[in-house]
Amino acid sequence: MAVPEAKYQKVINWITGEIVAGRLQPGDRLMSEEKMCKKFDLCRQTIRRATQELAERGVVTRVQGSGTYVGGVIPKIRKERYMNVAVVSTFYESYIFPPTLRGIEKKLSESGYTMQVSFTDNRISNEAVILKTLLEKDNIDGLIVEPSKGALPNPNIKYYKEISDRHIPIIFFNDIYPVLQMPCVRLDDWEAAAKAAQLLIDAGHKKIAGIFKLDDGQGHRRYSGYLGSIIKANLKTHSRRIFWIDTELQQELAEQEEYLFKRIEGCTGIVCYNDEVAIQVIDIALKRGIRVPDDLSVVGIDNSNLAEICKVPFTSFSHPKEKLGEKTADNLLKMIDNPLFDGNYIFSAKTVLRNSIRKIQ
Amino acid sequence: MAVPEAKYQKVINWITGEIVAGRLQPGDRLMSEEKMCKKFDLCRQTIRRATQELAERGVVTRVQGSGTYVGGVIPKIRKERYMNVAVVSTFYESYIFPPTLRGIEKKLSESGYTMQVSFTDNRISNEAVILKTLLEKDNIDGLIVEPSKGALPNPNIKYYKEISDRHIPIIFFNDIYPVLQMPCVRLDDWEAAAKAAQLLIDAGHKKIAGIFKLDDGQGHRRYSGYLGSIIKANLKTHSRRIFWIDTELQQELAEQEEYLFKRIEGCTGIVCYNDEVAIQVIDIALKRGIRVPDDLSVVGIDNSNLAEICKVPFTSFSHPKEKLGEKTADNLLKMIDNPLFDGNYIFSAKTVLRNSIRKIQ
DNA sequence: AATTATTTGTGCGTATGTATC
DNA sequence: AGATACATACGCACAAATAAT
Repeated sequence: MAVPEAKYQKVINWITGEIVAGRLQPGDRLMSEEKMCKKFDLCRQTIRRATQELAERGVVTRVQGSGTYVGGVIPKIRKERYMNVAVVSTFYESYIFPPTLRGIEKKLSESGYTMQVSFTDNRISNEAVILKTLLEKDNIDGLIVEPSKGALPNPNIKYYKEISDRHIPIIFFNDIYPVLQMPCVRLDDWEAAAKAAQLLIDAGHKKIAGIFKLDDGQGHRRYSGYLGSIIKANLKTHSRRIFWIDTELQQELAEQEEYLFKRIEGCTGIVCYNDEVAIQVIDIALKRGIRVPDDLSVVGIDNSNLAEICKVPFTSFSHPKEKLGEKTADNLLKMIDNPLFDGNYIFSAKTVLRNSIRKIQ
Repeated sequence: MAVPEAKYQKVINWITGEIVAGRLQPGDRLMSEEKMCKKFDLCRQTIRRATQELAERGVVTRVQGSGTYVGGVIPKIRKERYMNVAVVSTFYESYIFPPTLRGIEKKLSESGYTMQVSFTDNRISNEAVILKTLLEKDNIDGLIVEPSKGALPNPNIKYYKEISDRHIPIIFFNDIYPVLQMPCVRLDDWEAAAKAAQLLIDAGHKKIAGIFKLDDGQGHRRYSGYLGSIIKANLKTHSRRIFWIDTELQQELAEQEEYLFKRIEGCTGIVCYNDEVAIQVIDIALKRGIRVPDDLSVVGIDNSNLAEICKVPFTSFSHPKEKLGEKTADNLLKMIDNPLFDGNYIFSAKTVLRNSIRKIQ
C-alpha cells in the first residue's frame, strides 16, 4: 500500500463491505449523499463518484429525488393497471371473427379487464391510425392484434415496436408479422392444407388445384402445406393449378370464373383457402354444370357453418375460433403478469368429413 | 434522444398532443391532478409543474376546487371527456351482431372515440356484472346497449338509472326496456311481421302459423304485427298456431319438431321470428317430407345470408344491420354533445322476395 | 341550507442531476 | 478537489374553492 488509496475507492469498499456483511440488502436505501459526506468528511462529488461507479457495475441503482438503492436495475413495470386491453382485428372472415372476439371478451371480462375494439378492414392505413391513437391515449395494459396483410411488407411495424418499448405486451392471432419476434396464437395452417391435399391424394386424385390468399400468412402457410403433400406423393406441381386471390377483392372469383376454370381444367380436386372460397367455387361449378363431387372434389378449411349449409356440404378442417380467442386472451393476461411468459400456441386442425370427395380408382 | 426528456415535459407533450388530436377540446376538463399522477406514475408536484407551464402559456386554465380546463373559458359544468363509449351486446343473432358492431365502431372511430365491448349472452346476471364494472371504472362518455331479454322484467334497471344520473347518455338498439324512457334505434318489427303475414294473406293463405321469441321485445312486436294483419284480413286467430320460443334454448325447435308440426297442422304458411328460425323450419319440414313452398310457405325476417344460401331460398324482410349500428352510434354522439337530442329512430323493413310462397287460388 | 367529497393552491422538506466557479 | 447554486423529482400536510347530495 505504498500509494494511498483514492478517497472514493474507500467509499466503494465501505459500501460493498456493508452489502457483503448483509447490513445492506437488495432494495435497501443507502444514506443520502449529504449524510455520507459528513460520515466520511468528503464532498458530495466524491461520494457521487463512488456511487456512480457502483451504479455502472449494477451494484446500486440511483433514483433522482428518492435515493440510492442496493441491487441491480429494478425492471420498470407499470404501476397502475388500466384493466383495459385493446383488440385490433381485420373484421374479415365473418364466420371466424365473431366467435374469436367472443372468446377474447369472455376471458378478459372474467379477469376484470375491459376490451376495447378497433377494426382495420385489412387496410394498412386504418391500422396506422388505430395504433397511433393507442400510443397517444396510452391507457391499455396489453394489445391483441390480428395482422392486416401479414404476408406483405408493413410500414406500421415501428408503432408495434414503440408500444413494446413501453412494456405493453402484444400478442397476435391467426397470423403474424414475421419481422416482429412476437407471440402468436394460430391454427396450424400448414397441417390443415397438407391434410386437405392428402385426403384428395388418398382418394386417388392426381391433378389437384389450389386457391390461396396472397396477402396473408395463412394463405402462404396453407399453400406450403398443400405443396408439401403434393410433393410427398411425387405428383407434379403446376403454377397453372394454383390461383392466388386478394382479401380486398371479394368479387374476384366470381369475376374471373371463366379464367379460373380454364386454369384448373382437367383437375379433379381442389383445395380451397377457406370455406368462403370453397362455397364460391361450388356455386360457380354448379352454375357451369360441373357436378360436385362427381366432376370436381372440393375441400375447404376452417369448418364454418357454410360447410354444413352449402348446397353440397363439403369436407373441411376445423378452426378453433372461440377457443383460439380464449387462448389468445389467456396468454396475453399471463404476459401482463409475467413479461417472460411465452405466449405462442398453435392449434392442430381436425378433419371434418362430408361428402365432397369422389373416390377415384 | 441522448438526454432523456424531463418528466414534466412529457406530461406537457401528452396534454398538447391530446388537444392537437382533438380528443381534448376548448372547455373540456382535464383529468384531475391525482388521476394524472396515477396515469404517469409521477407525484402531483410534477404534474402541477406541467399544467402550470401550460396555464402560463394560456393553453389551459386552472380553477381551484373545480379542475383544469382547456382554453381560457371556464365552463359552468364539469365535463371530462374520456373519448370512450361502452357497447353492451347480447352477441346473439350471429348474422346481425357483427355488421351492427362494425357500423358502431366505424362511426365512433371516425369521431375519435374508442369502443369498449362486452357481451351478455342474453343473460341478466352477465349484464349486471358488466354494468357494475362500468359504474366502478367510470370512464365512458356514453353507453350503447342491446337489451337482454327486453320483454321480461329486468332487475338491472337500477344500474341504467344510476348511469343516467351521472349524465352519461344511454341509447339502445334492436330492443328497449319499456320501463326506461330511453332512446332506441331499431327495425320496425311490427311492420316487418305485418308485411310478412300480409304477403301470405295476399297469396291466398288462410291458415297462417307464427313462431316468435317470448323473451325479447322484437318477438312481441313481430307477434303483434303478424296478429295485426291476420285480424285486418278478418281471419281467425288461434293460439295453437302460435309457437313461442326462448332465446337460450337453441335446440328447442329441433327437439320439439313433432309437437310443433302437430300444432301447426293444416297451416299452409308460416311467419318466422327471424331467418335462423326460418332455416330450421325449412330443414325440419324437408326432412319430414313437407315440401317448401308447395306444402308450406315460409317467410323469414332480417334477410340474412341464410335466406339466400338456404336449400330453399326464402322471402325475408331486410334488417339494416350495419346502417343500424351507424345510426345508433351517430345518435349517441349527438346525445353526448347535446343532452336534449332525441336519439330515437325506427328503420322500415324492406321486402326481399324469393320463391318460398305458394299462390293459393 | 348544510354536509361531504373532490379538486386545486400553497408550503415545507428531502434527494439526486448538472453546471459553474 | 471542493464548494456552491440551481433544476428536477418525490412526499406529505393542510387550506381554500367548488360541486354534488
